[in-house]
Amino acid sequence: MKETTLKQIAEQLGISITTVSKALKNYTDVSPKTRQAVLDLAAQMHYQPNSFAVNLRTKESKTIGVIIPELVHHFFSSVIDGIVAEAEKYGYLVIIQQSNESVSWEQKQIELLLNKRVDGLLISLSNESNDDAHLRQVIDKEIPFVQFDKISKLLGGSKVIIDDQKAAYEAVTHLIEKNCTRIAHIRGPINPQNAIDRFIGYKKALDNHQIPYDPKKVYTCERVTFEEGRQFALQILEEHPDIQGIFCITDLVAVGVLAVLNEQGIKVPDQIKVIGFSNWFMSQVITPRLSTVEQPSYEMGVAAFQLLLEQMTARREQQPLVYKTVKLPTNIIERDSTSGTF
Amino acid sequence: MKETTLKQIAEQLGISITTVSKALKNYTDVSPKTRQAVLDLAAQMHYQPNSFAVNLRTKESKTIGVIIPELVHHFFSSVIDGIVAEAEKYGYLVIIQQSNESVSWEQKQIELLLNKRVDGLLISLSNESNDDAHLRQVIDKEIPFVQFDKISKLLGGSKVIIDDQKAAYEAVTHLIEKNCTRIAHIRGPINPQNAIDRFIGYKKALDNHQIPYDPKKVYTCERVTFEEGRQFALQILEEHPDIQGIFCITDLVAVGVLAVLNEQGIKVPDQIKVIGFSNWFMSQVITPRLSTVEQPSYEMGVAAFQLLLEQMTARREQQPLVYKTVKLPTNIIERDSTSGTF
DNA sequence: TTGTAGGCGTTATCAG
DNA sequence: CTGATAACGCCTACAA
Repeated sequence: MKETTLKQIAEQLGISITTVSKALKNYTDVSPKTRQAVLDLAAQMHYQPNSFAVNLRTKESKTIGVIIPELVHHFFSSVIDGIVAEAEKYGYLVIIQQSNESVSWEQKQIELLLNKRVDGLLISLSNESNDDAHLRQVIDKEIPFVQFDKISKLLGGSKVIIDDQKAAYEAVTHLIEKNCTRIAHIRGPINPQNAIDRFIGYKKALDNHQIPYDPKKVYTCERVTFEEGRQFALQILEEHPDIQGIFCITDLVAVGVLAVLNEQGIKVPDQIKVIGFSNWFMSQVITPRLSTVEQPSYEMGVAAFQLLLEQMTARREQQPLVYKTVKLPTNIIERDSTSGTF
Repeated sequence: MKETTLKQIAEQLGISITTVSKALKNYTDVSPKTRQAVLDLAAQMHYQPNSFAVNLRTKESKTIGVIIPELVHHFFSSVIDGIVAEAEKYGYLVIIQQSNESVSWEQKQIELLLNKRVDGLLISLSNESNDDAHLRQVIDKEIPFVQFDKISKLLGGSKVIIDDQKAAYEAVTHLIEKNCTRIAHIRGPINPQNAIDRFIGYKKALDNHQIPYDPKKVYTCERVTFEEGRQFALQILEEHPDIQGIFCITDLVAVGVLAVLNEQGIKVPDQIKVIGFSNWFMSQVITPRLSTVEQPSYEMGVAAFQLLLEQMTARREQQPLVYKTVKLPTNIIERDSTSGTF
């Protein structure tokens, strides 16, 4: 435990702490000679500024917090890569916490991060979060924060999202162009904005192609799992044996659907076409390879951090915060599960 | 920006900062009356101790760092769940960093965390890490640290591992019991200890069952990917068309193998049996469902934190550190890919 | 039971 | 160019 401090350097060199500090921070008003001496000794003694003291003094931790529903998720971890890469450029450390899709956990994580006094917060809401009381405190304390992917429309602040309606519209249109007319939708839970928007996109696509909307062809996930995909697939086969296409809220659900279709000997894409959402890693290793909607995950992370950085600097300079919403483009990836037309 | 401080509470109540501090920390020498008054006002003003100041004063951050090769990994994220759950009990925050399987990144992350002055470090080494120079500084600075899963045998300190040799031995024996005699092994890179141990387990299993070891049936991954699984599968089919069993270093590789076998119309498990390692999530949703070796990931996280905690408390109390190695049990999960005998 | 004083390691202001 | 000096907010002997 021999942590080097400014004081030690100062004593060894017989100069004041102030001068050492200045030399180290490239202030102009230090003679080149003393500066060099300080620099040399500091290097030799492996001087590292004590971040605790720096934090206390500057009231900044150079740390941001990120809260996501779950870690084991190709999409989110890719977003995180983007955040971390960008944050690093500006010397920020990223603390990642997961909410496990639960509001109470989300709340807890927020408090934890605020207690640690992170400089800013990046949040993707849990499915359970339909009200935003627990986010109010973040706003009230005026902590810079940005929502991404799964957001609350009600809440102010900056946001980075994709155009879920448009993306879903395109996915369903993709099926329609393959001559599917009887199309089911396995949708996400009722709360999350993106589940709602994707559902709307599904409906619009049907409308615009003169296909009657049939609420019986819509199935609502609660937890968006592989198992739910399986169950709904079985249900669909029973209730709509003539179904031609299935648009799933997420790749994981689509994989569940494919598993059932495989088991039942139903040919994909010859008999039924399936499209997922998010381009999860698994979708390209499964048989048949799954068509899906690609979301720019890495870019989302980068954009989210940039918006956050804007807020953090604005705050430091006592300037008013400007809130922005960035919408990132998506695109359809056609693989085996939707190839060919009927 | 109205952070409440002890001073503010003290002023409002017309008492000293010291008393406020004591009251808040349940010291005995404060009159019940003042204590209550302090507690009430503190609650009302939403007092939160400034962690920067506390850190500086106590020289502790109540934060630990975790470095893992990659985030998107069912095994690691489950380990992390264990770490986080356990850490939370003792009021520790967990900062997760990934090394991306690169030594230089690993090094960088370590420095970052040391600069942040985490109280302890949990590390699972990257595949690239064959020497441990970058870990020396951790030891030299006497930062409590524990290695888990992918460890360096050379390095001191506490460790949490599984018995890779035994686990691999059991996996291969499982194949042998299904009457496989011609068994290939797709192994991991040369550096990581666990790849070495699994390979040794493979060899021992053959030996003990009077099956001659054939180095030509061993294939070495460099990056342990789905793609490598595919390529080696093709190679195996060509070089050893009579192969009966394949033991893969990891489920991801096994999934690549299965993809090729599916494409080629080779029946698993009827013609070839495949077993993976780690019980990755995907292994149970793929067709055919993959047999594998289950590692106690969550428990590993818990154990790792506990060992770390021991070190951290020992250190705080100026006691000598005792290093331990904990070995966790594994077990075979039989699914479709190895069912039935020849 | 309460309060005073010193210090954790930095940074910033202001004289010299 | 250099260096006292005073914070930042909290903790903890030691006095009163």
